[in-house]
Amino acid sequence: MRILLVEDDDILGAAVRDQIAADGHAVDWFQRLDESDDALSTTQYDLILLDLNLPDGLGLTFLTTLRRRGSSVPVIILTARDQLSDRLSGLNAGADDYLVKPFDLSELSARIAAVSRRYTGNPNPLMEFGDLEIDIATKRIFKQGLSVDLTAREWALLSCLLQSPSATISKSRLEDALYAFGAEVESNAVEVYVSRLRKKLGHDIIHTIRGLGYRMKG
Amino acid sequence: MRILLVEDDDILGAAVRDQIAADGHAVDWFQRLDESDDALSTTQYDLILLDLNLPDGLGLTFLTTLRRRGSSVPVIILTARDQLSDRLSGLNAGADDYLVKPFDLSELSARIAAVSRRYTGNPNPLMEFGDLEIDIATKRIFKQGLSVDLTAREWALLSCLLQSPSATISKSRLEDALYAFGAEVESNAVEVYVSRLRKKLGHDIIHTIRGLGYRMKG
DNA sequence: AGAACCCTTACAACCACCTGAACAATGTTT
DNA sequence: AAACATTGTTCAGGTGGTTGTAAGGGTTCT
Repeated sequence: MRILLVEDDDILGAAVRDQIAADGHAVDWFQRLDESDDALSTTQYDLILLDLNLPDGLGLTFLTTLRRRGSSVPVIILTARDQLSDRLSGLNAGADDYLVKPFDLSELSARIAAVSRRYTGNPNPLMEFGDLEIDIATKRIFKQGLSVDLTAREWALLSCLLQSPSATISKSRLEDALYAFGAEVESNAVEVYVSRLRKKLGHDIIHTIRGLGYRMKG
Repeated sequence: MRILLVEDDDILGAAVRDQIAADGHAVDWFQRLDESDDALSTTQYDLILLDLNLPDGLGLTFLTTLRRRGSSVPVIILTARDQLSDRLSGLNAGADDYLVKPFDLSELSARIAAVSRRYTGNPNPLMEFGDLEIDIATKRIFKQGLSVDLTAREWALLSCLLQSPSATISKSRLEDALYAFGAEVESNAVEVYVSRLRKKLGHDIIHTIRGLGYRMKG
């Protein structure tokens, strides 16, 4: 999943970015809105984390124009403002969620998961594929009841496939899930990780569609 | 919109019910879970407001089983518990949002609106041709419910036909869909791929208009 | 009948993919 | 600090599905 982070606080921004990356998502971090505005017009994001602590309430107007343009990308607002009126105006402007600083990073992860669950139309945090049980929330996998450990990259690729389990995911999209967007690499990294996942999870879980991409079994 | 409210507090429940009704939604208010459980099996709700302040954490297990059954109805948790661990377990169990008591009724309205906005975004449009179901977004095809895999070229040709299903597409245009811009081909490639598609999808799906091109059935 | 168009099958060459293994980078223990 | 363990990345050989082409037969129109 590709996430846009708009946050002008160095320390908080870095912490959030690292947390998101640890969850296996690709992050683009902008500290200013004009940058992000440009990026938005050319790039497609799956989720936007928007800091409202910006001069002149630029964050809100940005969100408003975004919605006015017809974008339906999920937006979670991050802000220090705890006033009810702030929350209301944020939600009414088209935000999907509202998180008040200081917040816990694990709650951010959970809310990102909740919003993107809804977005991708897969609300179930517990999934089954044959003899596999996958708990997306706690990142635990059981094969025939036995716990299976994945590395960070392996999980990043798998969770990208799980976002829409019945869809065919192109290789380039999986590449974006592995490497923060824009890091173009000429390699067969995706194939290698698919191979390693199959070794751990079973050879019939991930289905290859030659020339188009991969998708989950079923 | 029909909303299920599970709340055992008389005063709060009444207030919430009135607020929702004032927003123009239909509300069913249950104070106990066994009732709501029965109601759920027979009735379809568009949104669930779930109070977690119930003995033995029944609210959470209810949510978990709801999700495990495959239900994707949006759920907003209402609770007095402000602990991070509570919020995490709620969100991880499949809740869409989490509201801590005491909350303002106007914020509840805003969050209901935010969640249902996301929910009503209709998912992938399915196209039907006889016993065929085609999901363009996920690039999946089902023939009599069974998944059919296409190769890259086959899909390229089919999706070109699907772009204007009722139009007759010329052979040269289909050729352009198969081979990126200007690549000269001296063969009957289009005919071959039409034949291969018919073999996989059925012989009456793609209609031949002699001398003009091809078109989807119907 | 002849011509133009279309359908299907077959086949060799190619290319996407798989996988083992080596190497680099990073983290951890002694 | 050195040795070790884990993870991430790259490379190369092998495999089989995909693909372009051609050939032969069928159908429709003049």
